[in-house]
Amino acid sequence: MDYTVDGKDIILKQPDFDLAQTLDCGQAFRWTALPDGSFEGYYLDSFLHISPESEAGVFRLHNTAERDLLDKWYNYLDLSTDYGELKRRFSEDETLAKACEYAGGIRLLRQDSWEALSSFIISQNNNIPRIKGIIGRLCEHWGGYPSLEDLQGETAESLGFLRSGFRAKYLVDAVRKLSDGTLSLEKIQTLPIDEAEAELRRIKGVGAKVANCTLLFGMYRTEAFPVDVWMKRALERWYPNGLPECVRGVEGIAQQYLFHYIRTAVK
DNA sequence: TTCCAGGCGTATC
DNA sequence: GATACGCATGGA
Repeated sequence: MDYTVDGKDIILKQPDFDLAQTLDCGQAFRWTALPDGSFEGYYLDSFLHISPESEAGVFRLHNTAERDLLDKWYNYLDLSTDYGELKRRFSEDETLAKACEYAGGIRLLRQDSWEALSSFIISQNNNIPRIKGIIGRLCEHWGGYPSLEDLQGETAESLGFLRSGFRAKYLVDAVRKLSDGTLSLEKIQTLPIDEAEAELRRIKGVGAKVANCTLLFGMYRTEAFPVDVWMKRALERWYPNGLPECVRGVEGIAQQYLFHYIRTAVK
């Protein structure tokens, strides 16, 4: 990692990183684009305002202590991973080569497991602006993203203010099973991928897609491969006989490039 | 107005 | 095991 401290800010040199492609691509829902091209948002309770500097691949983390970069953002922004190397691997495949060329600044965020699980429960059969709206009301109500403890005792009725529709009862079931010891996210993190998915699917409203999003975005299980309506189209169109070998072990990261590519570049 | 959205539970065969 | 349908809400 290459950075310098500039007063209260940190200047970060980071190739293979684009703010919009990473923070506004449907993997996280608590980032806001500002008119000047910067973004502000949260990891757990930590706030970050980050903006691009004039020089490509250089970013300013506003009012950020060096300790916070090392303890939080280094991990969250997955700065230990060499995406240049990943993209070289992916480029063995013709379609992935185009997808990586099209949006080379995508990174996988290492999000909190509970936030990812609950966010993707809310995401089902829903569009990204409305997902952000529901999560915005959730965070506004609790003064930050609510923990499992915060949500104890909530019911589908008491969560009506979220206007999350039929998903509220799924959130309630997730809170209950994670609070009464039926399930443990800490334990699920350590399980083989198939068992981890099966455990998550014991929650009502958690199927293959939401489980894989939780594993990928909330537990950094890069082999998890969420298939939504967009990825179904991508698979039918480009990979009718399965994924190429070059993505093995990091299918989920390849998925991010393909998702963004088919959703925004291909008509 | 109708269609659709980073799906899933349930009924039915 | 596969397939069809309903589900809350609101933006396009």
